[in-house]
This record gives sequence, structure tokens and C-alpha cells, in this order.
Amino acid sequence: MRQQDNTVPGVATPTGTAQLRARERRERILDAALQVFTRRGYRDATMDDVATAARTSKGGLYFHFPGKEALFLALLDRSAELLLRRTNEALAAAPDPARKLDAALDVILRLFSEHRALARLFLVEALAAGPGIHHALVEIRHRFATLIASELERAQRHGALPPLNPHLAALACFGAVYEVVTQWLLSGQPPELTQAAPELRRLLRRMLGIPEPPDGER
Amino acid sequence: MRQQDNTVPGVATPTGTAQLRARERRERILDAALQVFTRRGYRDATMDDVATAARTSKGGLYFHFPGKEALFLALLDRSAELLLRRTNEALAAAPDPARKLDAALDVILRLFSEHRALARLFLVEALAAGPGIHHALVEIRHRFATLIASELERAQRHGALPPLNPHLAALACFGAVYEVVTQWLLSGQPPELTQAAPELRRLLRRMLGIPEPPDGER
Amino acid sequence: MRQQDNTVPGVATPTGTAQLRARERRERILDAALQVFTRRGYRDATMDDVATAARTSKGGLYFHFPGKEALFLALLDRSAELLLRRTNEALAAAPDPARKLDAALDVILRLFSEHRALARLFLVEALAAGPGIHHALVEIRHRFATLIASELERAQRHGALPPLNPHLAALACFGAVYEVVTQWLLSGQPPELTQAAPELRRLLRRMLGIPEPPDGER
Amino acid sequence: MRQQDNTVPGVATPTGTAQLRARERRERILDAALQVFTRRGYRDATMDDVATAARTSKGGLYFHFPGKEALFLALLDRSAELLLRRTNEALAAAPDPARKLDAALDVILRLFSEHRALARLFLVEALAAGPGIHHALVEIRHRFATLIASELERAQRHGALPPLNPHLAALACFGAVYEVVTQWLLSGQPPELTQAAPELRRLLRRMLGIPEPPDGER
DNA sequence: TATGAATGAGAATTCATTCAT
DNA sequence: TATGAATGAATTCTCATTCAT
Repeated sequence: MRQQDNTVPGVATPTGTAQLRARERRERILDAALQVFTRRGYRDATMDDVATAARTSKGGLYFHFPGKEALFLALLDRSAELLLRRTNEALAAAPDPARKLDAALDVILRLFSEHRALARLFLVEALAAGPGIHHALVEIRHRFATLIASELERAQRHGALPPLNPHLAALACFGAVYEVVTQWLLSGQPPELTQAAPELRRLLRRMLGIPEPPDGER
Repeated sequence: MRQQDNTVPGVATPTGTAQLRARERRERILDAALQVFTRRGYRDATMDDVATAARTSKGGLYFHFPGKEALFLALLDRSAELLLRRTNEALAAAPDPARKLDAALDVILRLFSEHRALARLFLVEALAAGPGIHHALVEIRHRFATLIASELERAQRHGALPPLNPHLAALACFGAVYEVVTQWLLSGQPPELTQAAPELRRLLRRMLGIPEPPDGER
Repeated sequence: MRQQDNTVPGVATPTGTAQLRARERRERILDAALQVFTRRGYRDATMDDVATAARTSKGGLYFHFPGKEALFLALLDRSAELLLRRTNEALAAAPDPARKLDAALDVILRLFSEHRALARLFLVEALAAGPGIHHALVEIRHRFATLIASELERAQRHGALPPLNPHLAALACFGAVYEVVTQWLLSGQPPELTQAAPELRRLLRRMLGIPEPPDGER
Repeated sequence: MRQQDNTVPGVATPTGTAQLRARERRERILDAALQVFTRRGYRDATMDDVATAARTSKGGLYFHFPGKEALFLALLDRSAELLLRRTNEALAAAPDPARKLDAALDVILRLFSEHRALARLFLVEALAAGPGIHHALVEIRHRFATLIASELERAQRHGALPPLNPHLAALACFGAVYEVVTQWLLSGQPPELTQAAPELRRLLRRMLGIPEPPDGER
């Protein structure tokens, strides 16, 4: 029987430790999958590779995930959750639009820089994984764009921004960022992704009509 | 025996008709490959599909191209050539930075809009085709970025632009465009890609520090 | 994932039955391969043929053996082991050089006569299997020659033989035998391979300088 | 129309030079085939390889030979003719059985030593070329064995040899030789094939019952 | 006669998925 | 739950052979 989220509220689960262990293994599989998918590429990664990397068997994989695509999807979802949460936190903590942009850019570049695999997952392998994944990718990118767009709208209402289409501006924003990251992934330029941050920040500020900070700041 | 491009200049080829037909067939294969790769995706496109679409045999495919990856590569190269040439022409015909930007954006969006397959080839399938292709993709994007960057540099020398890193700005520019195109490809939004042109133009102008045209223009 | 021989000595294998069945299947595949390779010839034998003959699937074949050549190699090894063991036993049981020669010749001719496939495997298909196999074939023939040569050396030390190069004499010995077997394989002459035994024995005895037995014997 | 030996006696061939050139090309193809078949092995040699080596086209090959097997067959025949002629000449020139044996052994070893490809053709590739060739190989070996056997018979009639089955003895003779040559081909031992000649001669003499020459000779 | 583009039947091999234990 | 042996459909690629020019 496949594992489903069939915990019935009010019914004590008799095998608490077993469930815990199952969740641990699930996580271990996802960790392994991230490494394998990004190292070998979705196409060339085999379920065997993932099983070996997760120190389990092929059967074990199929107990936790119904198939290769579903495994990739779960991985994509988990990673998107992380990305969105971090970005959200950064945005919430910053006081004004200029700092929000700085903070979000910082979080994204730092996360991708430190977890190259994550970057590759979103910017390369999600496209490589074929039509079955594209739908999910669209949704994730949409959630991300909406997050940015809502911040832009708020800033607009406060008169801090010139008139612009928030959704398209959001797309353009992380399009610019993604391209820089993609180049870094594929060609290794610049050697340190974060080197691109200052100039990128300046470009995005200008694009969004956020005034440059006075000389004293930063 | 594989076909080699051993035409010696100045020596009349005794089998002119045969060579002509071979070249035609080669083009037909590339045309078919574009359709098949973008419809089915690189991964799911089979050499059989391509052969059928090109109204030739599998063996014929392998006579002209040594393998699936090489076929994709040839297709990518041919398409990049077209893209670069069109962009170049547009840039050369426009008199000043503002119009150059407009013209280039116009050409790209129109080309991708009219040849959705071309867009898909560059923005999706080239990533799906695996590591073997990525190297070529990097080179093509580099040529493109260099083209834009050199225009930005020239404009800078003429004092028409604020100080900025031309190469990074170029990346950011077509990153913004690519993202809009990618969303359109994957989600169908907006229904007509060219609808995004005016707003996108405004964003890029601001990013590059090109002043808005007076109301009368456009 | 390919099957590895990772049985750890002293650790009870939890899946004893499964492993047993796997080993049985492996043997069944080798048996089938012997028949198919010798009936059809290495070149014309397809993995499909072998799979069908072994009542398994192509995938099953590839689980147990990494490829066609490796399958042939495994078969060659298993068969060589049998041949060497039988010859060894025959040599050990015979008391003196003359009887050792008789016994070895007897074993070889009888084995090949009864298992025509085995003969074909060594004398024909191993050459047909291509350069990748030749190395293994050389080693097997070397082991065989060494076995014979060591007996010749021992006999020499006992003064039972004239001076001769043991290794070359061994080669010549089973060269003579192999040629007779090869003719039998390819042309069907003589109808019964063992018919050639008496004359062949006489020739080899003379070549090695072993005196003819008195009339009463045999 | 395929080329046949349709020269009608008494009818002057109008295209004498053309025929001459055709024969030359045929020979060039056979020379190339010998190299290619023995270097790559029958299985891995492609018609393209042969065509390239013969500085002609695939179509050219098929004009002169109806197929791959036929080409190999023609090559085998031509080479066998050479081998038989040389052996015959050597046998005819030698005055007595002992010298005939020496001379034949000498010719064979020298020819194979100098034309390794020839050796490989007969001892390896002819077996590797599959069932279609085996029939021809049997015939060639039979002709060879018959040649030797007739010499043995003659010597027997002259009382120079002990009673033995001439045909089987012939087989054993060149079986012994072939084995030494095969080892040399496959393993490179001994470095110089002719090094094995003296010992081999001694073994064969003993096998055939030809007395050792007095000390002064050789 | 020669050429080389084209054909197409097959071959080996891969791998996601299943399932008995 | 876990394992890993087994499946078989699908895919890439090869190459002897043909034939229009």
C-alpha cells in the first residue's frame, strides 16, 4: 500500500517512531535526489542513482514516491517552500522598498551561491525535466512573482514608485537575476555569484524607479 | 561514411545536382527537427519522429548528423545565426540608443512570437538537452550579450548612458526579456507576447538610464 | 543496479531463497547462451535469442551480465573451468606418462564428442567473438598448455622423455588434437570424433617420445 | 550488370585497357580488404572501411564483389592459392621426406611471419567470419591436408615412414603448426615466429617417424 | 563503371516500474 | 516496509545493400 497522509485526527497513531523514521527516510531521499538530479541532470539521473545515494533500494524509493517525475516534483516543492519562506522573511524584516529589494536580492543570491544545486534545480533541471514538470514550475514562478508584485503594489500605493505593471516588473526583476545566476551556473562567470550583487542592485533600483541611497548609506 | 563538407572552392563539383539535393535534405531535416524537438521536447523526441517528419529514413538522419545531440546542436547553431543576424540588422538600422533598444526588443519579441518553436528551442529545450549542449548554449548567449554590451559601451562613450557594467547590464536586459518569454511559453500569459512590449520597453529604458521619449514620439 | 557478488562470509544472507533463485537463473542463462552461441554463432546470436532460450527477459540478461561480450566471457570461463578440472583429474588418476597422455586425450575427445557445443565454443566461436575475447582465450589456452607442460617436465625429470621444450611440445600436442576436432566440427569428418583417438594417440606418443605399449596392453 | 568472367575465346575484347584497370582495382580492393579484415576483425570491419582503404567508393566495391562475405571469400581464395603454390614449390624442390618437411615448415612459418595478416586471415578471421565461410575454409584445409598427405603416402610407399594414416597425420602436423602460429598471433609469443622452427621441426619429425639428421646436417 | 546519398531491418542496451519474498 | 530480481517497451545507433545520377 502506498503511503498517504491518512492520519485521522483524534486517533492516536500507534507507530509514532515508525512514522518518524519514514519521514526521515523521505527527507534523506529528497536530499539524495537533489544531489543526483543536479549533478547528473534529470535526464541522465536514474532511479538507481538516487536509491544508492539515499542508501536505500529502488523499492524503497517507490514506496515513498510514485515515480521519477513525482520525486522531482516533491523536491521542487520542498525547495520552493524554502526559497519563498526565506524571501518572505527578508521582505518582512526590511522597513522600506529600497531595503526590501536589497534584502530579497541578498537572500536569493546568497542562497543560490551557497547551494548551487538549488539554483540548478530551478533554473536548469526544472526545464529539463520535461512538460510534466513545467506546469508546477509555472505555478512556483507565479507564486514568487506574486510575492514580489504585491510588495511593488504596496510601495506604489505609498507613492514610492512610478507607475508600472507590478506583475511584469516582478517578472523582469527576477528574470534579470535568473539570467545572471544561469550564466554563473553554466559558465562559472563570475567566480563568486555575490560579486554581481552591487551592480545588479543598482540596475534593478533604476528599473523600478527606487532612488539611489544617499552616499552615506552602504 | 559520414558526410564531410569537403567542397573545394574553385573546383567545379562534378555531382552538383546530388550535392544540391543533399543540402536540401539537410535543411529539411533541420526544419523537421525544430518542430519535433519543440513539440515533443528534446527528451521525448525520438530520431524516428524526426526522420518521419523530415520524410526520410533513420539512416538518412545519421548520414547527415552523427547523432541526436549533434542534430540538436546544428539546429541551435542555425537558429542562433538567424537570431543574431536579425538583431544585428535592427541595431544597425536604428539611429540612437533609445531606438536601438526599441528595435532590438521589437525584433526579438516578434521573432519569438511568430516562431514560438524558436523561443522554446533556446529557452527550454537547450537546457533540457543536457550538459553536452550547455556549453554551446553558453557560447551563444555570450555572443548575444557581447552584441548588446558593445552597443551599450558605444552609447556610454557618447555620454548617453549613466555609468554601468555593460556586460552585466546586457545580461540583465535579456534576462528580463527571456523571463517574460518563458512565462509566455510555459503558461500562455500574456496571450500575445507583443502585448508586453511597451511596458517592457519602459522598464528596460529606466534600467539602462535611457530617457523616456517625448509624448509625441510613438 | 547491476548484481554484485557482495556476499559477506559469516553473515547469514537474509534473502537466501532469492539469492538461490538468482544463481539458478544465472546458470540457466549460461546454459542457454552455450546453446545459442554455438548454434547460431556469436555474431548471429542475438541477446533476444539467449533471453528466449533462457526463458527470461532481455532485462534479466542484463541484470546478470553487463553485455553480450561479458556473457560470452563468463560462459567461456565456466566451460574452461570444467575442461581443466576434468583434464586435471584424468592426469592425476593415471600412473605414468603414457597412461596420462591416453587419459587426457580420452577425456578431451570424449567431452568434445559428447558436448559438441563446448568444442565449438572454444575452437570457433571464441575466435569469432572478436578481439575483446581473444585475450581471455589466450589465457585459457595458456593455462591448458601449462598444465600439459608441467606433466611433460615431470616426466622429463624422471627420464621418461627425450629432451624437448615442454611448453612448445604442449602447444603442438593440443594443436594436433584441436585441428582434428575443428575438422570434425566444420566438416563432420570423421563421423565419430573418438574414431580418431587410436591413431592420434600413436602420433602424439611418437612426437613426445613415449614408447609404444606392448601388444598385450589395450 | 555484375562483372562475370565472360571473356569469349576468340573474340577480341574491345576494351583491353579498361579490363586491365578493372583487374587492377579488383586487386587493390583485395589488398585493402586483407588489411582491414585482419586489423579490425571480420565482424567490426565495415564495407566503408574497405572502400576507404581501397581508395574507392562503396558502390565500387559492390561492382566488383556481390557482398561482404563474397569479398572475404575471394580474399581467402586468393590467399590460399598463394599458400598452396608456395608450399607445392617447396615440396617439389626438396629431394627427400626429411627435407620436404623442413622446406614446407620453413615456407609456412616464413610466410606467416612476414605476412602476419595472412596468418590472421586463415587462423582467426576465417573462423570469425561465420558459417557462410566455414565451408570454404574446410575445402581449403582439405586441399592443404591432401597435399601433405600425398607426400606422406609417397614416402610410405618408399618405406621411409612407419605405418600411419596419412590424412590424419597431415592434420596433426599442421594442427601443431597452426597452434603455435595462433598463439603467436594472439599473445605475441614467441616474439619471432621463426624462433619456434627448430623445435617444431624436431617434434614433427618424431611424430612422422622421420629419423633425425646426422649431426653434421644443419 | 563509379559515386555516395539513402534505405531500413535489426542490434544492443537502458531504465522506469513492478512485485514476490 | 524494504529489498532487489525481473520485466519489456522504447531508443539510439549501425551497416550491408541499393540505386539514381
